Amino acid sequence: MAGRPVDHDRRAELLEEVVDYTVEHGFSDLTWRPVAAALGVSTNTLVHRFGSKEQLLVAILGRLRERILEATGELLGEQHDLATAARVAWTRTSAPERAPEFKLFFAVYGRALQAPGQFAGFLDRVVADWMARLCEAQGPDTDPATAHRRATLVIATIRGLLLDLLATGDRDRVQDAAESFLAALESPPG
Amino acid sequence: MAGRPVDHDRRAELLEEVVDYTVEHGFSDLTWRPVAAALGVSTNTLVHRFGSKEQLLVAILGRLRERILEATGELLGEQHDLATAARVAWTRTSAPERAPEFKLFFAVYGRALQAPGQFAGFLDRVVADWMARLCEAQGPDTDPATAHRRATLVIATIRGLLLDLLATGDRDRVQDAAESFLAALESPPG
DNA sequence: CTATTCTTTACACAGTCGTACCAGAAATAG
DNA sequence: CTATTTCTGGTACGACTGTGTAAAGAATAG
Repeated sequence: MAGRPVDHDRRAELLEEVVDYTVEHGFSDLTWRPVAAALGVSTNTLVHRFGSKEQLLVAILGRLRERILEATGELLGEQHDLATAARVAWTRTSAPERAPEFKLFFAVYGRALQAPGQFAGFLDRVVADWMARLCEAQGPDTDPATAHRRATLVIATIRGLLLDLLATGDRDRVQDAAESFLAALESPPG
Repeated sequence: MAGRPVDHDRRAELLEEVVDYTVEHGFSDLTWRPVAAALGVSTNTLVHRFGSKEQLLVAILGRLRERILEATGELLGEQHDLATAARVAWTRTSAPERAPEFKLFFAVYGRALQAPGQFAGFLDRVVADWMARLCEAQGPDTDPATAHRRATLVIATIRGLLLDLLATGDRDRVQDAAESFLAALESPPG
């Protein structure tokens, strides 16, 4: 009793390439065939690994969220204070080379808002992931309510500024606003 | 030389209903036939008025932007100061009955970020509309650079908080953060 | 080698998409 | 009324969608 062994890593390998493709070509018109052609495999290879179109989309946005967290938020909780964490977060998220990734992020975000049942996992974590890290950065002595309020404001401001930057490309103006926000975070007890 | 007169208002009438439908049913899977069925007309009636699918989408997001501006930003420039204008803007945008409209707004926003050529008009105005009004609210004596910086920050914060609110539904936490932001706007020269 | 299991592919199918075409209804001017 | 133009609906067509089925290729154990 034997047979070819199951390749447990194949799905993850394909997923990386699929996410790359999606970052570049967009999320709204994603279909099996063009993706498969770009990866040099058949459509059924993808279907075999991901099950269905909906499961593919869920896998994509799950991996996208992971990537962004790894690249921009992984070490946020280890910063000494909220202002430093916020500055690190903004510097990383506003880096030009991350723009395509965040455009996809907001495309997914918007779609999830209109299909909350399908993408519930994304909406659950999209704020909570950062909230936990930014609360942690404020230390255990901070009043929880205050910590949550500050963290909420930091997440919102960074994402709002990022929306502006990605839409207008006006980096000077947005960076100027970001600096004033970060400076205000650093100077008073906020 | 005669003939049936051109009905110049028909397109606008249909557009209102189409936007209503889109707010309710989402933007990503919008197709002619279900929309036409919901409006009680044939698909060709819609095609006749809007020309093509792409033109329909452009018309939808244009009208959506107008609606939001009418409902939440029309009088912003007439406020006496930025803090008051920001409070009015937040109160209106965060109203529960506007949630579906803003979910569509962010869905369109995200899609526009990934198809900038197609929706260039949306991206051009999505920040500029509010920027003009929020600068106006700061009066003619404010330094332009400062006015732009503050307006950018207000727009970003409100939209970021709205993203959070729509994703998590945690109104208490978001409103708490919004209050602290608005209070900071009101007390010092910021 | 054979047997077994997994992987990948080619093909087919029903359904939906946007849109072009055409005929009839509706509304005007003369 | 007729002539003319617009509006609307029915139908059709090619392209593309997700997915099911079946066969071929690849990798193991004995």
